[in-house]
Amino acid sequence: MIELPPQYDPSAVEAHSYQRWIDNDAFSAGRPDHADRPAFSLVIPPPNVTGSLHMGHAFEHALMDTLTRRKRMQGYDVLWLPGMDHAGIATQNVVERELAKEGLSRHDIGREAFVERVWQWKEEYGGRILGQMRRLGDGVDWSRERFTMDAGLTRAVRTVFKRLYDQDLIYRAERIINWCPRCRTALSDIEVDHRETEGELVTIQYGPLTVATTRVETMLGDTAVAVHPDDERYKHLVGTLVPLPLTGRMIPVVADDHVDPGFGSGAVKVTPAHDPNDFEIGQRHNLPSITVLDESGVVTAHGSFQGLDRFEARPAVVAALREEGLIVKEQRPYVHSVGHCSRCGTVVEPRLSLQWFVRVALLAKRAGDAVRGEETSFVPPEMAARFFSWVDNMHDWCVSRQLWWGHRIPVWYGPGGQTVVPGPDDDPPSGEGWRQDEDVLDTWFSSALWPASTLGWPDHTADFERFYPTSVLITGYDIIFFWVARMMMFCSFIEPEVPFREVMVHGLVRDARGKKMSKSAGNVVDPLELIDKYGADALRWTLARAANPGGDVSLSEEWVVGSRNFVNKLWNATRFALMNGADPALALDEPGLTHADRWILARLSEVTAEVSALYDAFEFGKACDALFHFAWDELFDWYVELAKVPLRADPGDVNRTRAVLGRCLDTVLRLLHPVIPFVTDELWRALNGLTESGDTLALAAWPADTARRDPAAVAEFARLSDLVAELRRFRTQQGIPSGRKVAAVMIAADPAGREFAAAWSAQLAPLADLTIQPGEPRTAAPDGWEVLSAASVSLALDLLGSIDIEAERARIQRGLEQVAKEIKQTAAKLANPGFLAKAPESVVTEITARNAAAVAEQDRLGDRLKRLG
RNA sequence: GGACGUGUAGCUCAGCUGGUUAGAGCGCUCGCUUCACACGCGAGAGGUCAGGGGUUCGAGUCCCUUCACGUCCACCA
Repeated sequence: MIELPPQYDPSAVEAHSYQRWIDNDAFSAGRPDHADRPAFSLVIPPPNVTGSLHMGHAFEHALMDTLTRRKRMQGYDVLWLPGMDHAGIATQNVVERELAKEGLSRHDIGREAFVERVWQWKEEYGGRILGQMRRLGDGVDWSRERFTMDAGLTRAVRTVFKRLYDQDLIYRAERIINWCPRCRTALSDIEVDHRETEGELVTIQYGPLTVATTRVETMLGDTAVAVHPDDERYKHLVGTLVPLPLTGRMIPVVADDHVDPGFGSGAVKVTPAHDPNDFEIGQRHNLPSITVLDESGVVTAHGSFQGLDRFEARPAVVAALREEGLIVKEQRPYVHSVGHCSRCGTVVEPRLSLQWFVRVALLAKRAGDAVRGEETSFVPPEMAARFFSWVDNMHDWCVSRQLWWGHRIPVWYGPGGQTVVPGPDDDPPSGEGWRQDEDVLDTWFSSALWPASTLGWPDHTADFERFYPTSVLITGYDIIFFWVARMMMFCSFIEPEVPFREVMVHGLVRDARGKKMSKSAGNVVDPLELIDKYGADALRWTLARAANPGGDVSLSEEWVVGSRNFVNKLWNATRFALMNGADPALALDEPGLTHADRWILARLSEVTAEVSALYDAFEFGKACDALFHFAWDELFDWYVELAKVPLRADPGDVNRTRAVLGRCLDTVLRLLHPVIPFVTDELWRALNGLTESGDTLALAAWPADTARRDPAAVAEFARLSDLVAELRRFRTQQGIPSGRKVAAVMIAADPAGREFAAAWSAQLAPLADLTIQPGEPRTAAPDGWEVLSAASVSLALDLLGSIDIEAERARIQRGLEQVAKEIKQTAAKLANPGFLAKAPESVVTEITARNAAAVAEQDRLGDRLKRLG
């Protein structure tokens, strides 16, 4: 046995605990000696290499670790696969900023050197993330760590690209895409954040028509004006030409259904090169597209405007139009929704350009069908709606990015205009005039393959066969669109099976007032700081206890303090048990068990069953709550206090109690281990005398005893705790100092009560700080004695003099009022024919019993009031 | 403009298919250094379950409506 200090010090335990797990191979999946175990797998949502883990990661990892640790204890061959995402645009931006500090741009050093630089960055910061995962206690299989730019994953990307290309599911086309003029790359629809922004709405005269726009500078690229075909006001103008101001050009008036005749003047300027709707209109009417902004958002032509940034050009064009008297109206400010780059916040410019697109219709249909057909289910089920709203309405996915960091598009163009997509193992075409596409793929392209590619796909490796499809995916609702939907699309395209059976969706971590954590709000909390201060277990417990399926969690340091206190309580309760020789290895002396023993063992069994069911349902918060109350209230506050008597009695009592306490604590530590692995492992090893060995709770079995029921013992205990509560209340309200012993007689009026009194009288005394004397059955308490309970067992106290009569009378009065209310309520129900006719039998029985109890209580209180005089 | 969600104790949240006196953690008040723990022990205060209407013998729980807040989606010039 080892000496435990009176306070738990996480820093003294955590580092070597983690190392012990590693040394024990606790997290290794697919071990030959585990071949007969069922497989359970999940992949980590790969964090971006750009940063460090934030509180959202800590939360998500706590859930994943809790789930996998429990499955491991249940006897599964568990794979939790770790890894990171290359995070194309995000990482490139970060490294570009680093370069900028040296006064360099990526163009100064060139593509090859730049990519080399990003790899260096990845080595440095990726390592930091892995260290943070160890601090959190993540039980991942380090031997299977993956990165989205690994050779194997690159091969998977090229394989799927080739397949998509061969089946005409990926194509290159000139389309309007979201363009970030700062990142100078295309973005997919969901990489654009729409925000309400103050701008201006300017109405301009185009010959006989007026048109309105919020982006005046784009008028330089107008190639038509559109009106609705049924709009009587303009029917006569369709097919005619109107002058385009400032340019000297004449543009046609076309009729198109897209135009809303009720909005503004009912006439719309058409700029096919700079607006998605206008592009569509242009396609329908064979209009030319005139690009007037370059890739940085600078005006490319048109005399005096040339070289102006779009935001400089805007007022300049307005001024020029005003000078010509062609401004009809200027509305400023005009609040409307404007797209911003989700990476850098720059206003996105719709822009015509040549890009690669995934044709999503068939893929998205298959993804939606898989969820509708319950091949994959969402927890909670409401979250599937988010998924459907995306896959059912998806536009083709622009997958090319004008970046350097990422999977380069595996397409080669020949001197004669050929396009070749070689297979992953084929040599690309070489020779004069051949060149590879300059662009890279959207970072989500490789993430979409993650559950398959990390297991060896396209090869059907042993890992793939054993662990695909993965069992569960745990992720936040904010990336269902980005990631979950795309994994479903790609993985169920490349394999007959969906990538995961269940998707457990969690919420966001918010601050103590429920506000989203953000750098700008200054309310972000660093998980590592909290771990340094309170330990990883305290942080994990705080997060897990607040986790309801799909729900956000609030976090503040105060909550973590509370968790630290719970961990410390656990520590001290185990210290107490060890000091008193508690030992899980001692056999239970079933016939010798006391009421208290039978009660706590029955509760232990119930809680084991309850907690198991809650974990199965991903109800981590409720599982923690059940464990918290069982451990602290029932086991530590009640049973441990009750145990102090037998632990100081004869050897038989001592041994029996040591066995029960040892078993309870051992089980509770097992049940808690998935959430708070460090402290439970340390205590469990001490409790089981394993301090010299390398054994660990991480490899111990999940408790299986869920069948022990003992309603009689549970009811007995409830009676005891009621009695004690009443005695304590009496003492407090009478102001009796804790040092002062009060003599009491336990009176039992019937045989059942006598049995109860015999069983509990010795236990009761220390709990209520009483001196208990055995009592003879009486019908009433003697004069000067106070009867405190109306149960078949009563306690009479010898108050030894002073008692505050007025206070006691007031207390009884209050009690009478409450009881009267209760009687009124229950009697009303019982007098109600509708209630008696329609309420279930059990409810009627209950109300009847409550009514009877209340009436008896009323009598008793009345008696006491009389006796007080 | 659509859609979804939320509104329960001072704060953050539980309350399943309607049926005990609506719960927890933290905070607050009072009393305790009781030999595992003051990161503790004991006793308390605090809620007309956002407002209104309806269904029902009975509603925090179901329906309608108003108000407030939140999130996601959206090509309205």
